[in-house]
Amino acid sequence: MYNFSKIENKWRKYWADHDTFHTDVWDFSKPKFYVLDMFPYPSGVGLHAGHVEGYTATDIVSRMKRMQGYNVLHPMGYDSFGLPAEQYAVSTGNHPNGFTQKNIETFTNQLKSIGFDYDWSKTLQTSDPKFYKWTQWIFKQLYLDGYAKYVDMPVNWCEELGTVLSNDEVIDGKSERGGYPVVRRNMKQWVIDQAAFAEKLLAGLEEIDWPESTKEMQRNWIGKSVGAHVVFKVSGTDHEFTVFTTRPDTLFGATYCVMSPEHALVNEITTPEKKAEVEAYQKICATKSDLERTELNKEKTGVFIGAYAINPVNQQEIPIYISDYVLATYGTGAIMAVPAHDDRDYEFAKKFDIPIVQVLEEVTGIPHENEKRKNSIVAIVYDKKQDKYLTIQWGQNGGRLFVGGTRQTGESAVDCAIREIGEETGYTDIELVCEDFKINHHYYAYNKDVYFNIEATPLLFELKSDEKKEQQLDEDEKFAVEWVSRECIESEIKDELHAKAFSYVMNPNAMVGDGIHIHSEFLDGMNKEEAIHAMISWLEEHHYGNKQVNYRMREWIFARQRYWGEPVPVVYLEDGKIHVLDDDELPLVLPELEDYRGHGGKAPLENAKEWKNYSHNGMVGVRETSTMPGSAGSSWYFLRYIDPSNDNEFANYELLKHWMPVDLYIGGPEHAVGHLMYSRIWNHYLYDKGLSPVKEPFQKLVHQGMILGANGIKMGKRYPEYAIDPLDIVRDYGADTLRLYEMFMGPLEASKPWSQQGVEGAQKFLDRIYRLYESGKVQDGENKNLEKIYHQTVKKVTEDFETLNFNTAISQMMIFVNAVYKEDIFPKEYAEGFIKLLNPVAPHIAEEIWEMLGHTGTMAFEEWPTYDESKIVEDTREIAVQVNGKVRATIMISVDEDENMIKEKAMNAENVLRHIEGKEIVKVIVIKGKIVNIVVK
RNA sequence: GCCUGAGUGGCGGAAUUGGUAGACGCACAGGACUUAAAAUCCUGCGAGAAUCAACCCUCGUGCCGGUUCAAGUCCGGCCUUAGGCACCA
Repeated sequence: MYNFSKIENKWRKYWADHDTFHTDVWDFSKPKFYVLDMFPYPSGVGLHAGHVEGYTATDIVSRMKRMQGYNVLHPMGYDSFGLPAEQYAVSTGNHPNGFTQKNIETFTNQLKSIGFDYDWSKTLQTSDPKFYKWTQWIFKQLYLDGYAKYVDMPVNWCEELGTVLSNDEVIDGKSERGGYPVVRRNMKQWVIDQAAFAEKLLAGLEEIDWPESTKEMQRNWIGKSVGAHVVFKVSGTDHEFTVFTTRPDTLFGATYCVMSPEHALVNEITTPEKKAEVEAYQKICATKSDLERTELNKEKTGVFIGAYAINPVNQQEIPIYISDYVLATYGTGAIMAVPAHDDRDYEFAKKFDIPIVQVLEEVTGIPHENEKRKNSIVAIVYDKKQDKYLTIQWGQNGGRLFVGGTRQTGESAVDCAIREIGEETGYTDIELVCEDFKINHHYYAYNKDVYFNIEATPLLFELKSDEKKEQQLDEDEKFAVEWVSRECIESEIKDELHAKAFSYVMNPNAMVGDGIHIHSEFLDGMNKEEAIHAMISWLEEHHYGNKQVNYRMREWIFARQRYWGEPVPVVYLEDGKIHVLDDDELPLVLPELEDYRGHGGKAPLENAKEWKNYSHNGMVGVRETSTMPGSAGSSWYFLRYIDPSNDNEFANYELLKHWMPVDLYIGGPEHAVGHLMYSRIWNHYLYDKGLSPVKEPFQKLVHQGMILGANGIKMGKRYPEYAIDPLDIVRDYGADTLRLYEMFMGPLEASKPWSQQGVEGAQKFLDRIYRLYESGKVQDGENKNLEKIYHQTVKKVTEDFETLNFNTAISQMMIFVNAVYKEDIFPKEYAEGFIKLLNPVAPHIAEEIWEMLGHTGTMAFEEWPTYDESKIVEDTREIAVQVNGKVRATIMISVDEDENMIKEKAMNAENVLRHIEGKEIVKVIVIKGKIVNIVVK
């Protein structure tokens, strides 16, 4: 009888008593394997089902690798600084550490009850002064090397939380925690210049085995864009300003400039008569929170400041506006606006009625030698009353088209369109709705035997009345004038130019794609890429600008007005200088407080009057009272696990060199840009300094999916009634069942709903295994019937564990057990091999069965089973025979069977004969070992 | 709007990367064991037409189209959904 609780208690005790999973990090005799879980914040709620999923995955790999002869490092610790403990301290007046330690104890006991093979002698807590001494020390190095800076800058300020937040802690203008409004405010801040690492971070992504989606998110977060700086002079003044653009090729199309309302030059160049208006607008923007700014996204706002800029390429004077669609914090805080080729500028120009100048034409059709050039139009007429469009049906001579025609010398596109509509259809009472961007089209005219390259203007008219005049048609023009629906146009108008013209006028917006340049002097005829290079050269040559790279990534604000975090080890001296603490002053320990609240937006540490005042070696000053953000400790903890009790350095370099990088890192996708970016930054920094041996800390990263409630809804705060407490499952079904079930639910990375019946199924499987080993079928000897499936199982399970496809590995184990149930003899060799395969998933029952098989002690270091490929290869095989792609029969073939023999067999299979009878055999396709397909007519 | 994934029976999910769709599990149904139930073991289980029954036939991987001897898998266009980004010039 499978008594899970007895077995599990027994083996948990055994592992603890024998220090089974202690890792000797100095043992370099075996290959190393460092497998890591993202360490949890020890919340009062304790372990949830999602933790168990990720931790079981690493546990399986860890246990398998150990059996495969690796020296495995699989540690666990706690990210123990954080808001809940602080809130507890605020409301009770007790030190947050007590609360934290209690939660950590609960967490540790829960983790142990699930049987994870962590080496608890290497655990760590980020809130432990022994640990944060080194967090402070690394910060100090960042400061000394100029990466950590104290600067005045706009920050995300949350009044309710009384602290500054980083960009990733702000969601839609609200705080990530609590959802309180966040406003922008200027403050002196400690920041880390992460953009300095941007290129290294981008390059590093190429070398690591991470989910592509996570890499992509990081790339977007870094937000590299290559472009140019362009200098504009302000007309009639000595002032000039620089803009950043990724599209210097469109400079000839710049029809205005925009500065952010905060731009330093605005107040100097605004004309006196515009002053009041400009200041009013600036005021509105300054008081807007981020939330309001995003809400106001839909409608562009702005003010003309009265000044003009001079476009360096053509000396044209263009107006300067201010608008909050230009951000002060990105680029230079000023832009050149090219409404024809930028969506935002287009929108703004439409609203403020600013000229739109096209300098790039989309190209359609295929170019040819000796083309004749001409200008033409595509005129679309819309009749609102019947919701139909005017088309011309040319039948064989071109299908359905809109009205088209060639512009005569001196004739405008609109005039040409009106003329052509009148001549071809007779309609005269029409009104122009829009004239869209020109298209550069190549085509061949069959009737004239000429290749054309035309510049075609799409126009949209609305029909006002049915008023008509006589059509004026040439002899050869035979067509029908038809009003058709939009659907009809979309399916019947095949001509590339006309279809494109229709989509242009139906959805008028900026032309942002590639094409060829026009009205751009030395750029004319070039495509986007060529023109960008040409323009940058021109700018550099004429000293009007240069190539420039910008990053969206901002400075990482590295201070919070909170108590429960690492104190920033810095003192402001009386002479105004900044003193970073000497090494022997570290750790700078958090003082006990009477009151853990911050008052009036000030940090709680302001309450520590004595602690705050600094006097040392003749220096007098006050300490920084803000603390580091939550992500500080987690940005390097993976290095500390390797040498967690070292008091002389954060970790011994020789050990780091042996153990880094982390071979497998598993954790939730919510850390894709936060923790995983910060860790890479710190590690890159330490690498540059020669303190970390590898550039990239996490060689392979996998995100576990979310475990949903049984109804498919996210568990957690909103629906506590659907929450599953994994400890209940351990109590009622056992830890092995919990582990097995969570691994069998589906792919590790997918979100999956919980199923109580599924848990019972998992337990049934373990029970079935247990009974099998009790049954007496396990005997010395052989059973040929099981040979193939045993070797298949070893192969499949080994490979699937390696690639983290646990669900299919377990499925294979079930298939194997089902097969053994049909046999009378279960050879001991297979019985032992199989239990080794089971061990990583369900270690307690595996250890117990291992003992039942006559062994003493743990199986944790037993050798992982091997398989013999030759035993897996089948000598005969069933393959399908298809007739015209449909399976009609299966035949047995031997591996080395001759192709003609296979054909012969296939053609004579009973059901195949029925399907090919009386038909002509076109061909027979034989794919060795896979399939036969007979094609008949 | 943009960038990533995903969409397969009643359900969770398989499918060697283009080669017998639905492995394995759950649920359900039938049978065996039992005085009986539970547990266990065995069998069946995508939909449909037809048949005493078996073979067999048609349809079927979100939708429409394409490539191919062959498409869940590749290509084009949509729809739905999850996550991320969102005036970044």
